Amino acid sequence: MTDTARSTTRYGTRPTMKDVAARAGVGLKTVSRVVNGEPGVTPDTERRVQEAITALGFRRNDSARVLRKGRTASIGLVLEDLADPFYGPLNRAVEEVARDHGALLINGSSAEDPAREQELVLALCARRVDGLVIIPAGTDHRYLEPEIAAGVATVFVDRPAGEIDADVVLSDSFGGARDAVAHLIAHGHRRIGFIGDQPRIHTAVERLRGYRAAMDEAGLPVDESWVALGSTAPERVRSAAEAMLAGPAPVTALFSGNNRVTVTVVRVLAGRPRPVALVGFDDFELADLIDPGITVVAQDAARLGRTAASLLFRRLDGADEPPQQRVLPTRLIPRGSG
Amino acid sequence: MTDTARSTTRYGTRPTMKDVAARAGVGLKTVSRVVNGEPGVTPDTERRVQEAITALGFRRNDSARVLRKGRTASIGLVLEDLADPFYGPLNRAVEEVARDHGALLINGSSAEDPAREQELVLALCARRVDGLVIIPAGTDHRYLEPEIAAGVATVFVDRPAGEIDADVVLSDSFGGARDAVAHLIAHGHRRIGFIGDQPRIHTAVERLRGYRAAMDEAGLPVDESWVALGSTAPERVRSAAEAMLAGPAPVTALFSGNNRVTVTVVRVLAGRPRPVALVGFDDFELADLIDPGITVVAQDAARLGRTAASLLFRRLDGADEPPQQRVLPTRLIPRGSG
DNA sequence: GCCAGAATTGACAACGTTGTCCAGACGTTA
DNA sequence: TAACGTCTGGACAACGTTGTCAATTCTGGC
Repeated sequence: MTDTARSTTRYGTRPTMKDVAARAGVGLKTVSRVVNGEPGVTPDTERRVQEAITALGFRRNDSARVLRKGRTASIGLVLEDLADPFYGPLNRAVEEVARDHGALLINGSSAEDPAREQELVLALCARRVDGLVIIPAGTDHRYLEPEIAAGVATVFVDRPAGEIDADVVLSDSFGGARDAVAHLIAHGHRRIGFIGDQPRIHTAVERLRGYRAAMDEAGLPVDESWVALGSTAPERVRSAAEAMLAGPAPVTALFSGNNRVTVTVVRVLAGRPRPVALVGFDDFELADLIDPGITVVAQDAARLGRTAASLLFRRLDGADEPPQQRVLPTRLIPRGSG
Repeated sequence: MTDTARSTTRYGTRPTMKDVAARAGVGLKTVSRVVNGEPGVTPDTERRVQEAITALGFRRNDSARVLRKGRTASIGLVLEDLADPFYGPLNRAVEEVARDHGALLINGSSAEDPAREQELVLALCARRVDGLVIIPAGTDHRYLEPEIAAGVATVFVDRPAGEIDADVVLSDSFGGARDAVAHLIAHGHRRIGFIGDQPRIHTAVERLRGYRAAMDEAGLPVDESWVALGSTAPERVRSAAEAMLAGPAPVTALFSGNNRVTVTVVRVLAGRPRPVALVGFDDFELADLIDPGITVVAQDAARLGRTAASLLFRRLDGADEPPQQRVLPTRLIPRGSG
């Protein structure tokens, strides 16, 4: 009744190749050959081994295999938040490419915290992933130097690596932002606000730069109260938007720096009588069904992921080129809100 | 120039504990002790070892560690589609619980294909994950029996396991669907259509059952042309919806069986002059901003994930209870479209 | 019936780590 | 000074697999 044997025996020991070999009455290596589909095994022997395998429920231990072979056939993906819909298609695209190459995907969220990013990345390296796709949270990635030197293929996505030379795949944040703001200007707006992410995030800075460039090209002044970079927490975005929309000379249009900001801004604007134009960076589901449809600058997140993962596997397949920087175009989708 | 040495030397060999030991002038086991923070090392020795570690860029090889220790400190999550926004919060919740337990998360999509699910699950087992969280695509999971017997903790989420006895965490699909349809009936609807997922998917069947129960309880007949189970591909959903809305006695309300269906239905209805009531299973972002706001039956996806992962780690910590089935409540959120 | 050569099979070491166990060094006490 | 205990450090085996290489069996041709 109260004996603890049951809980200690919960874990049956798994059969090994040795067990299979013993049961099938063959040598260890023969089992290995069968398991790996190597040639040089008689059909009869193979059948005996297969029977033993199913009888015992044997499953090869990949940890041991990895130890022996050096490659793990797995790659790591570190992004900011697994729950952010923007990263869903990217995540999936990376997974698909990995799958095509017979690799598994290990992933985790950095929560935009550089320390956590590093912790996660190094944990992945300790697992000896073959490669890494990283959406960086931090700005200094020198901690990766020994890993890269040891052969861990590494590709950064969405934001460049800090302080090291590595492959990067980006969206054209600057160009996209400039297009967005130019679009608003073309529709007659002169006082345009920008609400973006924290200034330590590269894309936020680039989008701000695009905003300023468009204003500048149109000869429009930028009142510094029209620019708000900071957390994308709803409360902050809400108060920033409300501040820009208050006062004697409020902005008549807003450019929001990413999907999270856009969603909050849409909510703020929904409660207002007077129409305010809006263009958002990042497309999102149902943007066309809100009234008016939300005009956006769309990035192709799936393509970002696909490009990054392909680059990664090119490296793993031995490509020996200097680090590349790929910039993917964005696309302005006018829907009415601009 | 054309020598291939460069590409073959791309992968520097990684330093091992032996290398560190040699450099620090200590024994192998002492390095192991330092790396694992075990007691019994003089501060001076520890310092020498640490120096050697940083100098060489040593990182413990977890594959070897796993081989020796038996546990991998990683769990697998198999879901249907990494890009589906419904699974984002679930994915993240599982990751957070894993992180709290010092485990990494390996995940992959089954694409609703039982064969692919099995392939993925067995690959994870070969990696010797400590546990599995599975959103099942298939209906027969007997292939997992040897794994579970060998101690791989396994929890099914969102849908029950097939043909085996295992932990399951579900949302109350039946109750939620019944509430949704009852809500429509309370608003005066008599002809209500249901568009759901494929009938081999458990939740689809349960939601249909809830639909029928609500109609039945209200004494309303169900015309079989009002029920459409099948793929959630937009074209099929669109034609199903249009069929129900055509003819002499069209439905006046629709109940959509999951978020993908809802989104497509919303698009169909947006093109129609006459208002059609709609309640959707699953909440989604911005459902409140569409006009009219979409009434939904919300599941708490994050809680599903948290519950499942907690159950998993309880098992890994030795809990020796019979398999459990947990059913989480759903919540009707009226927003106007109903 | 015998031999060369090919095909099949198995013994053994190695991958990098951790657990076990023992050897020295050092300090304390009688 | 001897006896004893404590603390630190290291030698060695083992985890389960795969690569190497040698041993064994089989085949066909004479």
